[in-house]
Amino acid sequence: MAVDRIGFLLKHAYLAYEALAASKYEGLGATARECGILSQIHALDGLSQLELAAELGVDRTTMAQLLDGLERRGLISRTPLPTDRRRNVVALTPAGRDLLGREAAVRAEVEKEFLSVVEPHERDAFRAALRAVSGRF
Amino acid sequence: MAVDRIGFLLKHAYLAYEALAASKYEGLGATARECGILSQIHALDGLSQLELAAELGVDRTTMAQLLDGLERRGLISRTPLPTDRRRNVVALTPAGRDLLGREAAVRAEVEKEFLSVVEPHERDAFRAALRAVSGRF
DNA sequence: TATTGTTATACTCTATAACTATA
DNA sequence: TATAGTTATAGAGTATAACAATA
Repeated sequence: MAVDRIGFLLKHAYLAYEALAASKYEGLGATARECGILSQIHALDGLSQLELAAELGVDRTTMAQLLDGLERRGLISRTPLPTDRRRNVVALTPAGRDLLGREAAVRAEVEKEFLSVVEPHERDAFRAALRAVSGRF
Repeated sequence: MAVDRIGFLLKHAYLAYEALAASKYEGLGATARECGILSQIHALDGLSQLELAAELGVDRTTMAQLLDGLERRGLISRTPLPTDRRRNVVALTPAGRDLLGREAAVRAEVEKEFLSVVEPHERDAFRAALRAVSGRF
């Protein structure tokens, strides 16, 4: 009975993760996806919107919309680069840094619960395999 | 630099699979997803649309639309069940069976290429982990 | 009344095209 | 002319609500 197609399994694994995360991130102030963006901004400081978009594998128009939401809530700032005023340097605000700090525990709990059905000694290998098949990301 | 969030990795793993499959399934006559539906119809013969939808984890309205496409191309048939004429029994047509047969090699190639970046001795474990985390599917 | 399937509609996510400003 | 960012729009994919047929 079980569907054993990798595409199907990946899709439903992703949907299962999203559903779990959506419930656990409730009330935090940002979705799991938004926190991922904040995290990249934190890790790679000083990137422009376009560079950030490339880093995260999304279109620049999608990036603009995502940043709109984060900026509206005071989590990030956009500052034109003095040497090339076409580029917006994206940075975390104190509120953004604070939220990212509070997210760590939530994410740890989500990942722990999500991976609880995988054999403990297989968890690192599973993560490594995901990294490998997900391309350069 | 690498993003190590499971949600992100799952999403991009899924997108990578879809992109690879889209190119390899070109010209076959059905998408990877549609072949997955044909495959379930083949495996669990005699199911109604609603039962099939539950089996595949989609809404009945989504199922109706997907089956519309498959029926229009002559790959499946819908027959009211004599004992309960509200239910449409879904079955493969000869053309559907034929296409499913031709798909096997394509899917094998896609999965092989997709998993080529995973350590050979980790591939079965990876698939097992995916089955586990993707819930009941 | 409840269920199955259909249709119309709406929502989310994403990208393409056209625009503004800067280079 | 080319690039960064924005905005309007459109296309997938999905679900909710309303409806018809059947139970």
